[in-house]
Amino acid sequence: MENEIAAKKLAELGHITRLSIFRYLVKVGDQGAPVGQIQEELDVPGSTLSHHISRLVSVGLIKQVRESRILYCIPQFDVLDELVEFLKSECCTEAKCIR
Amino acid sequence: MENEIAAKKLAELGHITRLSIFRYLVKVGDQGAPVGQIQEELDVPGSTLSHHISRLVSVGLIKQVRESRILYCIPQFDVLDELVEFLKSECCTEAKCIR
DNA sequence: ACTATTATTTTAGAATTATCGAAATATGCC
DNA sequence: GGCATATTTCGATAATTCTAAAATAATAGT
Repeated sequence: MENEIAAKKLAELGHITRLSIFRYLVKVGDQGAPVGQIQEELDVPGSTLSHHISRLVSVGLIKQVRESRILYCIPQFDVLDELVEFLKSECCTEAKCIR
Repeated sequence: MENEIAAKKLAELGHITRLSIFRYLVKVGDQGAPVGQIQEELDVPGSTLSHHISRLVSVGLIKQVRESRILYCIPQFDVLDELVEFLKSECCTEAKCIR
């Protein structure tokens, strides 16, 4: 069950546009960036961008905060950390290797 | 590592069956596991399993080594590490936050 | 050579996902 | 209200991926 949730998050990161969005937000940091700014950066149609952002939001990798007309997208570093952690959890529990 | 390559790797991990395969191999460690053993563990049809394994191999997350009739699948921890590293590289380079 | 075991490739239909223009919605300003 | 800006929803088409049966390949034992 946990597997399923992690797979979903990884799948969302596993698309060139969405990965670009996320990496841009990682670059920008905690303050996040407006949708419009991401659009300028990546040069994709608004409708396409909106679709991908909402998918990232749906798995919690991004949060959105509205400030009047501008919608900020904020990367959720803790969710990313948890995901990365998950990939290596139980590492070698069935073996005698040391990693 | 380029965005596109990283996205591909993430996409391969972003499928429940493939993530289960990979996590099982992570659990087993460097010695790897035969395809047949993975099949027993996950209970998926051989053709389906083979398809997913070959995708993981295609992005380098798994390597295969044949020992007579048995084909061992070995997780490539270094590729995983590189991928994880990539996700956080350039973190906050455009901001003044400290992460 | 024949048979059993292990794993891959081929194939084809079903299911999901991607793209983007156009229309719609939300918000703030005058 | 009327207008501008910011973003989403809709809808239709295109493209990709998933699944698994059937066929094929490689190896080893008898």
